[in-house]
Amino acid sequence: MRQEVVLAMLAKEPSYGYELRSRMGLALGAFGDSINAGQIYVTLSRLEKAGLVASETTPGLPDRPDRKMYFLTKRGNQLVNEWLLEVNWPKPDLAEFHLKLIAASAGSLADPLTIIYTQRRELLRRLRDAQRAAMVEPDHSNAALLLEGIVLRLQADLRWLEACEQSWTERQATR
Amino acid sequence: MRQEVVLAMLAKEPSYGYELRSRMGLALGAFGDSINAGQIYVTLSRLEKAGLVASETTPGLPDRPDRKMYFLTKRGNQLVNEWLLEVNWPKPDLAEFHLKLIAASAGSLADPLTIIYTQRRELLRRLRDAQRAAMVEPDHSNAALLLEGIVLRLQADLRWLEACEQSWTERQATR
DNA sequence: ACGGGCATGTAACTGGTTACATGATTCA
DNA sequence: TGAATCATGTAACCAGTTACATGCCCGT
Repeated sequence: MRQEVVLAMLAKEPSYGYELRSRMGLALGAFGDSINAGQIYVTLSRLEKAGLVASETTPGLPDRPDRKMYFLTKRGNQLVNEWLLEVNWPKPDLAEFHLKLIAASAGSLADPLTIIYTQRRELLRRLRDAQRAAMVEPDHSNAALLLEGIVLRLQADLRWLEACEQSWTERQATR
Repeated sequence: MRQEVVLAMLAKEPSYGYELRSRMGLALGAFGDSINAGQIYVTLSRLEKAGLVASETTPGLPDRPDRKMYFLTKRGNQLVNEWLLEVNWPKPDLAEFHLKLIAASAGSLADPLTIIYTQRRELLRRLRDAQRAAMVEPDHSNAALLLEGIVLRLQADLRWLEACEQSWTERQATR
């Protein structure tokens, strides 16, 4: 999982790997991301090697394994701060799908419209899931806010798919 | 650059690396992606090693270097076809930004609202750029369609940012 | 003489991802 | 007894990215 994300969570409060993993599950997952367990430890050890975090073994609950608590170093803290202020809004990754359409219409492979419909079905499924999940969440919660963003996006994407469909049916007619 | 993308472009028509690079620049870039020149060759050789493409050296223009034409193998072609039909719509990557806000409001680091404003400024800039670019493009062109998708997305994201702002100003007031 | 376009490549770093391994405890 | 939870880790793979290197031709 993205290093900065781990750093940011540690900035909120120190944790040990196992706990961190479940926190990430809550914060990012929303609904079942199921990240590989070992992954978090890989990331943590890499961060430690880079001097962004440090660790300290502390006893766990009675009759429970010890925990290796991780916390940010000065450099780590500084780096998180920079990351927070950094503008790194993800660039729309639509180009890939767009390319699919072009490739499909060029070669004698799959039909562009089929591709569009397939994607749409999936997006509608996701939209339904997100809206259903939003119902369960209490209003004004963090999760609800995130879900709202997801819904807005999905709706925009669906609208774009409609534009794609129209554009490609026209071309098909002209050809 | 993503292997599948290279494969898809080769599916449209065989190319040599240098040409492929410029084609990608046009198809994906839209406006200045400026990909590292060597990158394409790395990808091509890896694809060749994987048996998805094959190459054949052909003479270039008179007094010009030879070209190494790449074309899809049977397996490559098959794989492209699968990729075309595959549902791989990118999952919304909003979680990362959302986490930023949470981290910012937890620690005594950057202010969430500042973060929101900074991102918004950037998104507005991108929106303006995309709309300006769309003006130049002829209607119903491929590029115009892609730009429409980008605009729709940006608008959705901006609307979400507004929701974030509202949510966070409320919390600030309650605290 | 030199910069820029054409054309191809390689070594190396980085970071995400997986499969696998270990070992203790609790509860059905 | 055996599955589930707690807890940590490692070796290895894969793919994206960069920095760097080569060489020839053309126009100014």
